[in-house]
Amino acid sequence: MKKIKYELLKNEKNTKARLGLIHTNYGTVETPMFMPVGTQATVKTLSPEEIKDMNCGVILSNTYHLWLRPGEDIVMKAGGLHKFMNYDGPILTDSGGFQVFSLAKNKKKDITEEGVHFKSHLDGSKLLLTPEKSIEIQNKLDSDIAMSFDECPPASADYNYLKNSVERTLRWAKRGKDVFNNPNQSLFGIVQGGAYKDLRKFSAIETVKMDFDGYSIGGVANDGESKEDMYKAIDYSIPYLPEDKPRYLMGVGEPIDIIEGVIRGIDMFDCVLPTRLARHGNIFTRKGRINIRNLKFKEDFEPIDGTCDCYTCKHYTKAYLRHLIVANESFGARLLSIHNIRFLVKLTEDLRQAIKDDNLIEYKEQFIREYENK
RNA sequence: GCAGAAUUGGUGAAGGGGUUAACACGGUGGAUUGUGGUUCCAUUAUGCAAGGGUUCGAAUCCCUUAUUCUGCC
Repeated sequence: MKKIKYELLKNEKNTKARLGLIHTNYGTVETPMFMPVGTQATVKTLSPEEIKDMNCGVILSNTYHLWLRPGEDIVMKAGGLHKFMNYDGPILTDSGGFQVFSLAKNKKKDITEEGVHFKSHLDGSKLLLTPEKSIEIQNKLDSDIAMSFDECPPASADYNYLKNSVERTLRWAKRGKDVFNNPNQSLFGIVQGGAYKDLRKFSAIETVKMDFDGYSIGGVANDGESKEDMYKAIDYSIPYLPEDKPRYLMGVGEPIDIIEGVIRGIDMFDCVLPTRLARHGNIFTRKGRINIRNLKFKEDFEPIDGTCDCYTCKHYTKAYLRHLIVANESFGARLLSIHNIRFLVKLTEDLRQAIKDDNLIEYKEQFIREYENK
């Protein structure tokens, strides 16, 4: 097998949610799924074994970061990303579009038809990332799934800005696809268009015409975007995406957003939240988010969640975890990362079961009651 | 016993008569959605050893006491 293959198993009765499998060269994974982010060829603080123990289907890595350091040629010489980082599960690489977008200081001047001009965050050198370059790098990294290089607009962008970025993203998608040449790798297209119905529809239809191996919904969960706009972006895109290809909501996210995404027909999610929050002492629990630094946990010798099956909850108390985070010990970040990722992965396992049982709406309502009440 | 110097929050300290006592660390909350991992934001001394005085106004000047340090007999 060369490309990934999506296998639809079931549509949930009351929603647009679907159950599926993605077959890859590194194993078959179940969807809907959550993918932890390992920007620099590592999920920060975690080993590949720990990631596998959490039952993660896929992990992300990042084109921009690996391009700058250590360089895609090093990864290629190592035998590709899987060998380089000793991870034998499926890997998805983001195109670098999001990073470069946030590094481009002057959007009008720095984002050109050719690509995006920006300064390296490492040494300030002036660089240009183009659709072709992003795909070439990803071909060399040899991830299982590569992403098209898109123009990621700010949440505050107006209609005209979004219209232009949709059209440019289509041109960039084609340019990337034309140079794409790794037969073992799959390529996803990205739908843009903000919260506008006609733009999302146009973007989805035109992207699908190019026949990608999967489709992403991009431009969501950016700085200050409302949840309503995020849900609109999904609702306006999904009807035009083919049933036999996976759908990926980029950068999401919070437990509630994952549930809402699944209900709307999303198969794949990724987010930095579980690991970033972990490093700062924030923890997902069924009863809402908690900050382990809080004084009230100083003498709390219970696990975060007695019903959680993660390594952290099985072996450590809140008082100890609080101590580690307060003392800035890296083991604390690791233990909380394990819990937070496992929490989101377990959430998707629950959602898959709810799809099997045709009771997704009930599951959502129950989850929200617990999560928001405390 | 005499003389001199010092005493500012949990910590290190700035300020040498002008109103809300700088800054840093620490403490306590909060933020974080295709990761520029140790970040950001808010808050934290109604009070400057204690008491009294001068002054429109005192952490800043004066007096007494306490404590600490340094010299001398």
